Amino acid sequence: MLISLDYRSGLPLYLQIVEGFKRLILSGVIAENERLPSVRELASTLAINPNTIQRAYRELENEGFAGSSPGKGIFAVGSNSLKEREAEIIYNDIGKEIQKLLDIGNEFDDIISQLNTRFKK
Amino acid sequence: MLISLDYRSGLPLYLQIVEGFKRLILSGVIAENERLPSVRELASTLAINPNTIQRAYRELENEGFAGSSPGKGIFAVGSNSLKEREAEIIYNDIGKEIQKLLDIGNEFDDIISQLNTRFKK
Amino acid sequence: MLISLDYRSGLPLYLQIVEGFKRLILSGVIAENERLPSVRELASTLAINPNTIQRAYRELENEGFAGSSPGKGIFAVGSNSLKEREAEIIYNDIGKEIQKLLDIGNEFDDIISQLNTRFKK
Amino acid sequence: MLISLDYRSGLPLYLQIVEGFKRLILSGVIAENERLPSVRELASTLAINPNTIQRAYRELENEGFAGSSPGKGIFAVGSNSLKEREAEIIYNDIGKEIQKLLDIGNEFDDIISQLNTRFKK
DNA sequence: GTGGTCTAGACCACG
DNA sequence: GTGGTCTAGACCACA
Repeated sequence: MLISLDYRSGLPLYLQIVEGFKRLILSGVIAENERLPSVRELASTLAINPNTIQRAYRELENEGFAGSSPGKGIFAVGSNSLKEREAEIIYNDIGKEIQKLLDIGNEFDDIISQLNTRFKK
Repeated sequence: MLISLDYRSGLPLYLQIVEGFKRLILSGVIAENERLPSVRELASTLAINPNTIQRAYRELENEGFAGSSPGKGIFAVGSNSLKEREAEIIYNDIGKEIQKLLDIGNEFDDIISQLNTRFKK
Repeated sequence: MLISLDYRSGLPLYLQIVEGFKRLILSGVIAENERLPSVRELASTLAINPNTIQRAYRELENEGFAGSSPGKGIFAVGSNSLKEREAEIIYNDIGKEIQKLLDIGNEFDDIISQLNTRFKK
Repeated sequence: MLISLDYRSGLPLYLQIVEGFKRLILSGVIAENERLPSVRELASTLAINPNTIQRAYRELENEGFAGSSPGKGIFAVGSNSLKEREAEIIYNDIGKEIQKLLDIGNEFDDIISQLNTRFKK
């Protein structure tokens, strides 16, 4: 199963599905122009309401990760055009977190060295 | 006014209040053992229901930012004991964001240099 | 009825509900990922206000005994992951009680033998 | 200062005072028939309302830890007669905690050996 | 239907 | 006066 749901996460199911497909598309697991599972098929395998899948797909379209062709299905957009925009969003989020660390008295250089220590493989 | 509310942010009012006091306590604007505004007083100045304030204060207690004495008031915990724990939470959040960047093909060193370029004053 | 209320105990109703569900989850009566009664349903069967149930469920979430999915319900966390943490809390409480006994002049070994006499089946 | 108050503990101030004197009396720091500080004196040193002291002293009398002589003051009862009763209460509390540990699957002998490991000096 | 937030107003114990 | 609990009822997003 490519998408997993957590009923206890607090995150709405449709957003969990959206996040799952975003990751699959951005990482290339789902290739450009590849067809996503049909609404009914995915609803069945995930054992949830088709409306929820429908809503997730609508969101993926709105965010530009997929495009639908009525009667034919919904298809993934190529990842290259999306990666840059997604990275921009993430850097923005990290900026907010760094600001919080600065607010409570940390130095920027110390933060960077902490990140190196903690997350560099 | 120490706390400001944004009715259009989507963030629940009680969480906006929690976040506001967290910042005030962590930054030392509210000193250790200083009394927070009373439930009714803050409800009045913010023009919202006392229950919403109550809920925010309860959340601050749960997260260890304040402690209450029924009949006396609610009092701030010292910021020093809280800063380290808070920083840990923030670093953890940044770690997740960095992981997303790595997942879409960025190199760790490039991420760090981006952070330096974007956020170093 | 899984949960019973005592209106004369002095313990707030929402905490009685929390304690009740904690015991049911820790003892495995409520299995992992099992759905708890809906807020409105439980409010109806216990004949109390839905807000009180809501508050109890929120507390269960805060303490890690359950997690919710808006629109779906609230679901129990597995007991195995909780038992160890819960035991730690209880041992800590017992430690405080033992300290009181030591303070009033009892010997540790005498305390242990008292416990054996009183509580060993 | 023999009695210390914590405005953030959630425990009512009058009970904190009661607990403080109980410990002082049980441990013998306050001797039999020793006079407790006057209401006004203690209220002044603790910087709290005299009514709160009054209430604490009433509670100490009710629980048999002190006796008042109108116009003369309030005096500690001898600790020997109290220790046994207090120990009984504490053993009862520990019994409840042990029951919780049994309920979540621990063996009695394991609990005892845990207590030995954790709390034996 | 579900959980989550907010308001309004009552009542309680504590100080 | 203070914080804490509970009820009643409304409205929202989610499934």
